[in-house]
Amino acid sequence: MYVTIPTEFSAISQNNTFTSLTTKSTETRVKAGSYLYYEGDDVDWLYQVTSGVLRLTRLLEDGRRQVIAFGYPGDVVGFPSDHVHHTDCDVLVDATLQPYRVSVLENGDTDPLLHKELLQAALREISSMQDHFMMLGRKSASEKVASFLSVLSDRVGQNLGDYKQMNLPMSRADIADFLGLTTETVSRTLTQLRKSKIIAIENVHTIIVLRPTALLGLSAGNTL
Amino acid sequence: MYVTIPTEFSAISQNNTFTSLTTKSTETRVKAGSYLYYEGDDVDWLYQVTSGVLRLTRLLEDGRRQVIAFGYPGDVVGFPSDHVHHTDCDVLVDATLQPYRVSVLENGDTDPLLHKELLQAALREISSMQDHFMMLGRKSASEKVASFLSVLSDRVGQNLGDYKQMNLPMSRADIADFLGLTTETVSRTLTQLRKSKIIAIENVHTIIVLRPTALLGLSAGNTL
DNA sequence: CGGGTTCTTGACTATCTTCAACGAAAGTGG
DNA sequence: CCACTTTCGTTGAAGATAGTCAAGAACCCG
Repeated sequence: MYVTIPTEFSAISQNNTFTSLTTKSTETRVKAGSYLYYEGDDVDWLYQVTSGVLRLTRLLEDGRRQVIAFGYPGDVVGFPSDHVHHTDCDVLVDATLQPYRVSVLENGDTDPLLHKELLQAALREISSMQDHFMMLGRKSASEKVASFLSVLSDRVGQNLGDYKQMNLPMSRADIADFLGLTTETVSRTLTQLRKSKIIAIENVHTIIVLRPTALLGLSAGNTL
Repeated sequence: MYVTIPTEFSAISQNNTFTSLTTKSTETRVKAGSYLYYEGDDVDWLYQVTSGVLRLTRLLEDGRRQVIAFGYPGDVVGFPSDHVHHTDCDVLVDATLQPYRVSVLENGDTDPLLHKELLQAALREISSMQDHFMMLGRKSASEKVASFLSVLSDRVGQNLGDYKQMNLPMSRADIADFLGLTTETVSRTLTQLRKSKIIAIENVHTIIVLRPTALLGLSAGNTL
């Protein structure tokens, strides 16, 4: 999951795994805290998230970290470059994954249908990342946090009458490293949103969006 | 071209167009200032840059701009998502392009060899963009500018004895919008680098790297 | 319950942006 | 080809946004 321009949302297959003829392995379960792969590992499998949440990260030698993406149901993670992984990937919330052999992506003959779907997933990935650039490069702290909450509530929020509730399984540090901020700034921005009654913080990891439209406005640059 | 982690450079086909059997159209020439496509356009062609420089941009309604990438020789631009372009693309420096039908990417049957090469290009794109995230989200102004110059000098710099000379065809505003900075900050940072004798500014669009190692160090976080 | 981690908040600081002015470069039209 | 205009780049001063450092509160887990 990246922070994309909200209006561009399309109903892509977020809750079904891809069709496949032969090259689909059985679904696997992974526990929170375990790693799927590390940067530099050879790529054998791609994984489509069925349930749970993954975290893709990159590290700089001096410890600075960038969370590249969160893997939510529907997302495909593990796209290789030169057969090698270029991020670490670990499990934030117990997850079930549908593994696909990377050879299916690299060789169209074995399973043409699945090959096409994986290719489309890769292309969507590129497009989503382009949106995310805009956010990292050009948005303010409050716009970033508002965008993040907006996207997340659209994707995994549960309707609660007029409001939308959502779980934030990741830490404030994860959000900060995803948005290019510090934990303190994320925390302060959330407090600001709470004080202006746009969100309510049920508990640290549960947020209720009280005014979705206001949140969306903020994410596009309206001043708080 | 993205700002990638410098040590990861690999000798990918930057100066040859891909092999192809049938679906390769003739090379086309495009003039500086012309647009290849706009955001929202249907995608019919991918383009591999043979010579010249392209610029891929995205705009926010309020005018804020993000330069997504510069297209240098070897780069492939125009990857679609849902058959639609998600950036604008225009020509910075007169260019020659090798167009490939997007159907070749989307359908592996017509030209399997070319299909594979385009797919690999898309996967490299994803990996490069991941690196670029780190830069946008976690690097300081001087690290960003140093990274940018470092990558560019590696890719298109001309050896000049111990030094490397390179052309910056893009404006300061382009560099700023690429790195998530303002033109003023880019300008000031370049002046700083000049005053500390790491680069020389031959003229506004020509820069000589006097101390490549120092520049690389800066890009990784060494203080000026 | 206790110890460690995570989150929040405050005070202060640094970095980058904004606003403004000026000079250099590039484009335009006579 | 030169004068004029406009755009682009650099620099300075002031201000704002986000970062740093520090302390206490809340939360989590055994």
